[in-house]
Amino acid sequence: MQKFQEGDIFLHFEHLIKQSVERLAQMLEKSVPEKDVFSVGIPKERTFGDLSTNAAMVLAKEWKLSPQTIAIQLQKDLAKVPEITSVSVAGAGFLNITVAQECLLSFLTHLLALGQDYGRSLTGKGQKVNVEYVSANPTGPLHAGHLRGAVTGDVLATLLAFTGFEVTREYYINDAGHQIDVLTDTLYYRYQKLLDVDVPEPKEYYPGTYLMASAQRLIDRDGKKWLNDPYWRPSVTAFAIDEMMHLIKEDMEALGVHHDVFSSERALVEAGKVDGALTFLKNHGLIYEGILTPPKGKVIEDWEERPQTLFRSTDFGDDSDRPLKKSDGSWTYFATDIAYHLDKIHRGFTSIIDFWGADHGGYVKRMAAAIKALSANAPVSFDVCLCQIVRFIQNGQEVRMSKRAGTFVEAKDVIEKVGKDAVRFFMLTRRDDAPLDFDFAKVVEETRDNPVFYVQYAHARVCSVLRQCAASFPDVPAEEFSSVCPFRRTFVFQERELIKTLLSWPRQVELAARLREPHRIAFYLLDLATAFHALWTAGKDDAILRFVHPKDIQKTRENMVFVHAVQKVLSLGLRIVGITPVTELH
RNA sequence: GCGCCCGUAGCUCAAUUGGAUAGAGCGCCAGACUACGGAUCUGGAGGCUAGGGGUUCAAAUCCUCUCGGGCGCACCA
Repeated sequence: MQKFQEGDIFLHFEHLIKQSVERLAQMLEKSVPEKDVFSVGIPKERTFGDLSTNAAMVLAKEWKLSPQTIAIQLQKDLAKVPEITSVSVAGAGFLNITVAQECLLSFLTHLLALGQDYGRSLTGKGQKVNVEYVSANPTGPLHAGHLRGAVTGDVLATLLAFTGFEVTREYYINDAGHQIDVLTDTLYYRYQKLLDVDVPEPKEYYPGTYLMASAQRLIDRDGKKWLNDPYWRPSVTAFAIDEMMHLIKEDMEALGVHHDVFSSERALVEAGKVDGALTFLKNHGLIYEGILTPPKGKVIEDWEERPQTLFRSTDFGDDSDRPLKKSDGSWTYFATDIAYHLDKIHRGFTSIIDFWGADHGGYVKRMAAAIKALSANAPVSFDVCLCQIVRFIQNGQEVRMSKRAGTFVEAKDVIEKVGKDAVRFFMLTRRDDAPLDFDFAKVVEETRDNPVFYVQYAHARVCSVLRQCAASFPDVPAEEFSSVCPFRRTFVFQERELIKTLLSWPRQVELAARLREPHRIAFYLLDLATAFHALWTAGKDDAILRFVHPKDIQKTRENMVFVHAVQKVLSLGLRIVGITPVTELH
């Protein structure tokens, strides 16, 4: 079980430093704080060392001693640790550590042995997490705006699974309500038209051509059956939703996005879950009849002051109580959403993560309030990842997306145009709370400026070296080069930097999962590619650094370890973001 | 009017969640690449982190106010 952690050099040194702190505490007759209050990081300046810790500064307050005093004591003690070459005290009391070369090599050994499990952890302890993403309304295919949430949700789910959580990937189908009626009307209208029945077009309808294709399939399946059947509606609705979900699943398939569970709003309502959830709230005195005041500073034409069924969300941090029933007596979306989230709680999730578009920001507080109310005895953590909008740029112009204007970029078009891998990577090149420009020209460009290309190029280059090596030593099995052997010289700067980048992978994974920031993985891969390209080019200036030495197997063996390690981590990282690593360009 | 998100180099973005002299890419300037695979590499210039105040050994990060931008604000989902 401990084995995954063996690859984490930060954990290892945290442990070493903690031992040192304990020895010092005993000597000074002080106590060590329960929590791990100090941290191990990377020094600001590369020349300072490989790792640094703020332990002395943190303990200074606790022990009422100056940071320098503690730092010097720790320095003396740490200097005796075999994994450490040197320790220095700097700045306000930082300890900078230079790690012994053998130690770095031993971590490379761990890395290579762990392979696709490198960076995996048990942090989540098997806790059940529900990640809900995409959840596009089943009224048409996915559009470009759905891509970002789809990718970040998918990658976050992967990261959580990789860090030891039991993850359920979920899609909520909003298959009830007005829009579904409109969908049904549209499909029925197309159906009648295709069968030459002259009917007026519905007041509201979806103009997309995909519904004509669906209408044709309805005819293929059922013929004229529904033309004169007064009870056509339920069947046509069911058919329409199936059709739309089929389109959406095709789009998600093209993106490489998969869900474990598809939850239906309609099924939820029909199973009486809404009544159940609201009864629960009612029994806790959280529902009342009241009158809402209109928002100030915003004019609402047809405001009608009337009593409504309200949830006391202000008791749980919301700004206003929220209505649960519409004026026609049916449930609001919020009411069914409460039921849906209660259902998630009942399914045993201790953590619920929802991916929403930024335009739903105003909805977060009330949902958080509802979850607090629903899980009062056993709090469930709730996170909303609000994905900011993506602007699609073509020929330097923003592509406006508007259903009404008919300029509606379908997700499928974007994927076909630039490829699944480029879409996925690009969606991760920004924190999700920052808007993102998706420039079609840039995404397919083959330059340093295009992160997808740059990372894939690094991987292709790695593979090229592996091929070169195999060709130079046709009789030597590949494993000979993928295991660490004694290193006869001192690492050069680029090698040390590369190793440090390789060894920070587990930490980056952990951070990305914990902070719900999958973009960190994309940035990490760029860093790793940079470090590799740098070492590769250094081989041009200094022949020693060339990876393959056809006449010197020992030198080759020493250098090829880097190549294998980079290959492992790059391909693993790409796999986690759902991208297929390329082994050669073109 | 209220709430949420944001403001970092000319541009596009990072910054190990409170750490050291705030880092990359593009663009600009100066170099290297006679070939393990070609837009790859090495330098340089460029900053009062929108602005004021506060918290502490330490603030881009936390609190507060101001300015500026985005999103949302009964009965759509």
